[in-house]
Amino acid sequence: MATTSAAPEDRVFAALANSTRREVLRLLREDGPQPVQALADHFDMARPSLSEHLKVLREAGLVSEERQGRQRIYRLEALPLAEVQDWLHPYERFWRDKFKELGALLDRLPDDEA
Amino acid sequence: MATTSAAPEDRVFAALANSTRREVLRLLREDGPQPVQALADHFDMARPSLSEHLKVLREAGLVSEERQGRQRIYRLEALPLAEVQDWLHPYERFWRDKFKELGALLDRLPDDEA
DNA sequence: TTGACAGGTAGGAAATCCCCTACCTATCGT
DNA sequence: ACGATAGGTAGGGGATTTCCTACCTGTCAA
Repeated sequence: MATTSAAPEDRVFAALANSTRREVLRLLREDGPQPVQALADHFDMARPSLSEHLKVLREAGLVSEERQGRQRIYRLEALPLAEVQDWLHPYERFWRDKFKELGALLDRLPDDEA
Repeated sequence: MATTSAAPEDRVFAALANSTRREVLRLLREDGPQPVQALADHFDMARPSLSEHLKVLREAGLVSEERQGRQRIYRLEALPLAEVQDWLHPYERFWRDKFKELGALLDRLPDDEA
């Protein structure tokens, strides 16, 4: 046990911490639900390794699988990402303030811009 | 080297993958800029361990430090979180669709709700 | 039924992460 | 100058991650 513990939020952030897994999410988003092999084609990695990444994504609730014959169709499940956005929200005013500062800075020295 | 590689996006997601680090961000957001010891008081962890977390956050651009006498005041730098939100954005319609489905489902069986 | 295909699980190696204690530097107060 | 305080770095240990190869199960096609 170790997979059993960890808050769901924790599992989502951990799942997103790997670029292969983020790329899988992008592929499912852009190309729609697809079997493992179609995903695996995009990676220079043994298929079982990708299987493990899919397991991490499944346990984070970020993908679901549907068996279809001998294939398993993976599908994006974006709901947990809404939680990430919720987590992000209270920080938003901080980066907006920063953008405003940067904008004001640019306004004060508009001399040699292209 | 290893810190040198890794795309900045990668470093931000990796930094967020740890709950202690997310808590540090929350403390800086809610309580404002503060020295290391003030942060350390919230954790049941040796101070050097927290120092390492702060280093990870610094290298992800999520905090900055300002030396003030013998203290170092850490401050939230939220700009990299804007990139996370940008990353999140193309997924938004997926979870919104899902919310709609769930709403419709609830509408279709409104019988025994409190 | 038998072989090929899709994909998961087992087990292990190397790298990384997360925590520790020990130690170092820099600044402040006396 | 000296001790105390703030906080970083060094080095190490155990847990976890990320990859691999080998192997297993389930399904389809001949």
